[in-house]
Amino acid sequence: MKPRCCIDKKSVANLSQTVEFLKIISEENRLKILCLLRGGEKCVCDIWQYLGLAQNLTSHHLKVLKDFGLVSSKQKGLKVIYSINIKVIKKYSKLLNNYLNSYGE
Amino acid sequence: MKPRCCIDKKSVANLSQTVEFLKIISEENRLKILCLLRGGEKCVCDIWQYLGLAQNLTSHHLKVLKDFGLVSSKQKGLKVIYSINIKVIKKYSKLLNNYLNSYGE
DNA sequence: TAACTATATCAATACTTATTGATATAGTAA
DNA sequence: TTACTATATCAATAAGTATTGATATAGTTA
Repeated sequence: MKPRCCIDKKSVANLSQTVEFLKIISEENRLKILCLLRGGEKCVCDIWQYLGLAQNLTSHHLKVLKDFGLVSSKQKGLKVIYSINIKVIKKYSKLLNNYLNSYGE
Repeated sequence: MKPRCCIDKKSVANLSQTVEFLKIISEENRLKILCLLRGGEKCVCDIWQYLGLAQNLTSHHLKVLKDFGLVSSKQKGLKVIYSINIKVIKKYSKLLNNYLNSYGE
């Protein structure tokens, strides 16, 4: 009756990690950024201009995404190019799917 | 280069819906409740006692989940029994997977 | 009816976090 | 060097929301 997800240490840890991931991507601008980066790497100015955000706000959200490992950055001249970390996203997607899929059976 | 998800009306609407869903489930107690209800329908007192939450707080989170359609409730004597709406969850899972899957392709 | 149990609601507070404005840093070019 | 561009950081504020305490409501049982 009591599902494992709320009992043993590993399950609790997974739930915590999943919630952290969800908090990161449950912000509209951040999800848009991830969405935008799916089309290929972009510099910060491309991102904020395209999304209509303030430059510093964009930097802030990129930092949140980067700190969590969802994106990476590299300097290229004056610009900083951000790209998406597919593997990391897949990892958390998988964790999340433990909570969203496999109902019933 | 510019992904559809940030341009046309339908994509913007999908993103908004997805973010709303994410905000609902990105709260630890709510995700735990969903997790718990996967094991079968439960009354409120079972839920708050099992999760160690205050009764009113549990009611609050259940209301949030219910208002969004993720769970349903029915009265059974003194108790109110909550159950999970698998179809709704699947619907939003699908929406979400548009953002988390199919990278690179 | 009255007393009791289970749940919901309301107001206030606490907490987190998004946003803004100002400024700093780093790279580039003259 | 100075001037310029792109990005990051910091402090302050604003906005949203989780939590708590008190109370109300609904169903049950005596």
